[in-house]
Amino acid sequence: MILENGATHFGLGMQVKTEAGRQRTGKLWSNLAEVCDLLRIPAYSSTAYDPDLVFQHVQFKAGQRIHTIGQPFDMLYIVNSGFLKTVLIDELGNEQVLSFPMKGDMFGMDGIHARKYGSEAVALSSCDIIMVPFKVFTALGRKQPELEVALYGVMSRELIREQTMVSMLGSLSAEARVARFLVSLSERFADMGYSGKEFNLRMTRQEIGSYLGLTLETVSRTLSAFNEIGLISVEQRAIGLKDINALRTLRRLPPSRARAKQDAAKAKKAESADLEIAAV
Amino acid sequence: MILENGATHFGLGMQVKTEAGRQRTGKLWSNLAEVCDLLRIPAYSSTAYDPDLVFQHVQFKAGQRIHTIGQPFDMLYIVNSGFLKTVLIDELGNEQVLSFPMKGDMFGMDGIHARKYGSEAVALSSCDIIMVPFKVFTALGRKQPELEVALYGVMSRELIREQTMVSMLGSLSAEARVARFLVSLSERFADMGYSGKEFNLRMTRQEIGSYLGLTLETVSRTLSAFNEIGLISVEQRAIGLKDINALRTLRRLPPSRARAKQDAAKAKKAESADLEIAAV
DNA sequence: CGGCGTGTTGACTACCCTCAACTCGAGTGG
DNA sequence: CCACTCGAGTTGAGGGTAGTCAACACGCCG
Repeated sequence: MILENGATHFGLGMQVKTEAGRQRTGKLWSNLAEVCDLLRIPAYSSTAYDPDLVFQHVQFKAGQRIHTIGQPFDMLYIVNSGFLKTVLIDELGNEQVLSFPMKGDMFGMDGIHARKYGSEAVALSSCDIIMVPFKVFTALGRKQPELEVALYGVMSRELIREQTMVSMLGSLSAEARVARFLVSLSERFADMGYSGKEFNLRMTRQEIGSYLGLTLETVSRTLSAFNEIGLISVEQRAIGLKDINALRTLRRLPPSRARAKQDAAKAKKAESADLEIAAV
Repeated sequence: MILENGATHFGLGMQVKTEAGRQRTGKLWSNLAEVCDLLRIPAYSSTAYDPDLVFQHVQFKAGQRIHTIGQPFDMLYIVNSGFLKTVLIDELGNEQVLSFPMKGDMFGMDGIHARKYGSEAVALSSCDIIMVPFKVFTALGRKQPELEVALYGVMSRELIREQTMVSMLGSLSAEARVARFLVSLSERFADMGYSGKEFNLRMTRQEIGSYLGLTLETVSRTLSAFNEIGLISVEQRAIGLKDINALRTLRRLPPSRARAKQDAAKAKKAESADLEIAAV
């Protein structure tokens, strides 16, 4: 065990107090091989590793905060199961959703630079989170070079994910954003061994909207439109993908019922115009 | 020198061939202390370091590419002087500007994960770039733990920067985005020892627009509006900030000349409405 | 039961995009 | 020297996308 305060991390069922002030019961430990597997680090040489090096799990219930903005940084977190969101709070108290971590994702990395977390992580469901003290994290990389590269790779993957988000927010229509969001969720569920075609959203329309730079109404309307066209089925949070390829390449909603509405509106405007002309 | 192919990195004025296919002349080398200073790594213990460990500089002229998307990853880059942009190219060939690296910034980190660069870096002016082979980078961290933390910190800083961008793109008005962009440029120029009040933009309206998720026309109009209100002065690429605090906190443009136009439009609409009613 | 959070849908509006014309300056070549 | 092109930038007119405001339905829980 590399932890300085290793003693406090042993013992089944002990109480763990987090900075968020809640008490939870720790239940499981993972070894290095399990953690690497979880992080999708492929070439992990199964050479002898320290059997005493174990990583603590902590359970969170929906609504609980894993860390908050400004809290001193010392841990990185890896999702073993469950769903979360990470959010930024702006000067007016508005939430901006940054990501929806799920199984295999690491979060908390934005705290490294300033030694304070730059965002807040909240459980959207019951979660099992592996906590990795940053010092252990770096010590690992020092001992096993190929692991170090993999750890940089995890951060790099996160950078790419955010670049993709920036690109989406900067250039895609609301429909395309929602479509890609569904596809991306589908792929992540499929990776986790669940169905990529039928799944339940774990987040509200509000949270999806914040994540995609849209209002909750626009998200709701877009899902309804996809439903009418037959691209998906929606019923509250239950989603069924009917045509993933169409969603994958969608840029603008094809003319449809919505089009009819617009035409009607145009007709009305034309009518008004006629009336104006008539009046003059 | 830690490089395997170290020999090719010695000799003043030798020719260096980059993957982009251009030939340039290397001129300078930096030691570790200089590089750390450039990266704003504060607590660099000046304990004995390898005097043979030097980092190669390469010069680029405006328009030249430092790396392209998909190119095999092996180097990280640090800007010693000059201005660049990094861009993503989408499936239709459209550019999405991701960042404007300048003195002290590192780029290329998005290549670590897939061992291929995920974006393209282009010089906007003459540039002096320090090239750090990724292997040297990781080897450094292994030898000097406090340096390793700093290196993770550099990546963490980049993560935070992109989170901030996502938040901006998701929630701010066009005016607020442009205002914050100017403030952020101002602060970076001030950090570099230049004037934070008067500076020249190194990028086109198009590039600013892409970066901010706006069209070039909106950027141009917004700058003109700021100019009319007296927040800034603009003449082509020359910018003068007159009221930085107003720019920093701006959320929506205050009523002005533009407001007058809107009122006029409203009046016209009301007039039309009257006509419609009269007609009916 | 009533309150609350979530989600849907409608009507209206405003912000920003699109398309277009024009200016300006740099570079080129007759 | 001037005409020409080309890219960058400015400005205007008009329209569409998505935001705002509002009403309503539904499920959950005290």
